[in-house]
Amino acid sequence: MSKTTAPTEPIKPVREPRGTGRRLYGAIAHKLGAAILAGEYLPGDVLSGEIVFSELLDVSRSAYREAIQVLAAKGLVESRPKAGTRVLPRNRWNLLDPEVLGWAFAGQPDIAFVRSLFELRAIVEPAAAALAAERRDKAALKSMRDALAGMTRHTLASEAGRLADRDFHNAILLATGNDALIVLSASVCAAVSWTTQFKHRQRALPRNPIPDHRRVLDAIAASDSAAASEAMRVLVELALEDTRQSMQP
Amino acid sequence: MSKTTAPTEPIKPVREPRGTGRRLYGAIAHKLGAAILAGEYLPGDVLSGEIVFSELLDVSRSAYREAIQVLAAKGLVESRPKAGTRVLPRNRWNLLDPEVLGWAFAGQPDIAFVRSLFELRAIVEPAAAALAAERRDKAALKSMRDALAGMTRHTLASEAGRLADRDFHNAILLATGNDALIVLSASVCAAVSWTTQFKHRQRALPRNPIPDHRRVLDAIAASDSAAASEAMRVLVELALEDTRQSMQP
DNA sequence: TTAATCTATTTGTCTGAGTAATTAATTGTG
DNA sequence: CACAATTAATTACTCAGACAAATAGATTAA
Repeated sequence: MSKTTAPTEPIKPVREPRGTGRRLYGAIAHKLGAAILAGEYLPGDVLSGEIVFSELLDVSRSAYREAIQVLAAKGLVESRPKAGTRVLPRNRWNLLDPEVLGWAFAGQPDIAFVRSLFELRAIVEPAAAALAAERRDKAALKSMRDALAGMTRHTLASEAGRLADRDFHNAILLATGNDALIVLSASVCAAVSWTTQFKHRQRALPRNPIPDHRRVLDAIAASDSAAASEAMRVLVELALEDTRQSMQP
Repeated sequence: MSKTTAPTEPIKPVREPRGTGRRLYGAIAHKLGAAILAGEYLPGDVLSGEIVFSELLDVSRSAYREAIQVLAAKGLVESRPKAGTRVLPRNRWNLLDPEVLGWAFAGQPDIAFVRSLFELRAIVEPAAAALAAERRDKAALKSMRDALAGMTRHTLASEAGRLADRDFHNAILLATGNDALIVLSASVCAAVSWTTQFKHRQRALPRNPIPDHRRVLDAIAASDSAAASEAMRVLVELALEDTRQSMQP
C-alpha cells in the first residue's frame, strides 16, 4: 500500500503533563484505544496487518508494535501469528485500568457504563469509610481535615475544590490501609473526576456539600463505622444524582 | 558489557495455555514483573539501560523494549530519556490487573496483600449478590443452578469443583449486569483461585460448603437482597478463614 | 545565589532482513 | 466419504544497526 491515502490526520505526540501520549507509541495507543472503546472496532475485528496498518498511520512498525503491546497489556487486543491482531471480547478488557477509563471517557461515554461505575463506587466507598473508622489513623485524620479545609476555602465548582474533594476521598482510602482498595478507587475516582469535570462545565453545583463531608469525617474520628458508612453512602448518592441530572438531558 | 556473564538463565518463552509468556517479550515481562512484585527491584530503582539490560538478558533491544511497554502499561515502571527506566511507587501499580496479580502470586505472596484482597472481596461480593437479587435474571439463575449442580457432583477440593465454584461466583457477577463489577471480580477471583489452589495442595477442605452456596442462590431467586448479601458475606468469611488457616503456619 | 546554556547520555524512532509459529489448503489413508 | 498427516503461505516475532529527540546534570554567566 502506498502512503498516498491519509485517512487519518498524522499521529503526533500530545503534550500533556503526565499524559498518556507524550511519545509516539503512546499517541498511537491512545488513538487506537479510544477508537476501540468508542466502538469503531468491534470485538473480533482485525487490525489489518502490522505493515499495512503502520503504513496507514505513517509510523514505523516499531512504534506501532509498542503501541499494540500497550493495548494487549490492557486486554483490548491479542496478536497471534497468521491470525493477526484482533480486538478481544469486552469481558477481557481491563475496564478499571486508569488509562482505559480515560479512553472510555475520551469520546461519548456510555451511560450504562457510567452508571455501573457509580454503582461500584456506592459499594466500595461506604465500606472504605467504615474500615477507616475501625482503623482510625491519626495522620489520616489530619489529611482528611486538611482536605476538608481546602473545600471550605474553595467552592466545589472550582478546580481547587474538586482537587480537595478528591484528596478527601483519597485520604479515607489511604486510611483503610488496604492496597487493593486504594488502587481500585484510584481508578474509579479518576473516572468520576472526568464525569464531574464534564458536568461542571455546564452548571454550577446546586448545594453546598461541606456538611455532608464533615459528617463522614466526624464519624471516622469517633470510630463509628456504621455512621461513617451511612454518611458516605449519602455522599455518593448525592454525587450520583448530580451526575444523572447533567447527563440525562 | 560483554555477554560472558550470564547472571540469569537465558530467557525462554514459557509454554502455557493462554499464558502470559508465550512470546519472548512476554517472558521478559513476566520475569521482570514477578521480580518487581517480589521486591527485588524497589520503587525508585533504575533498570540499568536498555542496551545494558537487553545484553544482560541476551535478547535484542526490541524485545526488551516491548516487554518494558507492557510493564509501563501496568504502571510498574516509567521510562524517560536520560533518566532511564525506574520502578514507580507502589501506589501507581495496577495491582488489580490480572497479570500483575499473577506476578504477585508467582513468588511468595505478601500476607497483607492477600488479606486486603479478601477484604475487598468481602465488600464487593455481598453487594453483588444483593444487586443480583434485585435484578433476578432468569438466565443467570439457571447458570448459578448449573454451577451449583457441578459443585454437588465434585468435591470442592477437586479441580472441577473449584471451577464450578468460580462459575457460581461468576454467574452472580454476570447477573448484576454491572461491567465494572464483572471486570473487578474477574481479577480478584483469579487471585483468589491462586490462593485456594495453593491452599488445597496442603489439606482438603474441612467442611461441605454446598448448603452455604445454596442459601445464596435461594435468596437471589426470592429477590431477597438482604438475605443474599448476608449469605454471601458468610461464604466469603468462611473462605477467608480457610485461607488464613493454611497461610498462618 | 540564581538563571541560562551546553553537553553527554539515554530513550525514542526508523529501516530492513530473517526466523518462527500457525492457519488453511492439500494430500494421503482408513 | 471421513479423517489424519503434510505442506504451503501468511503473519507476527526477533534481531541488528543507525539516527533523532529529549533531558538530567554540569558548566557558565548574571
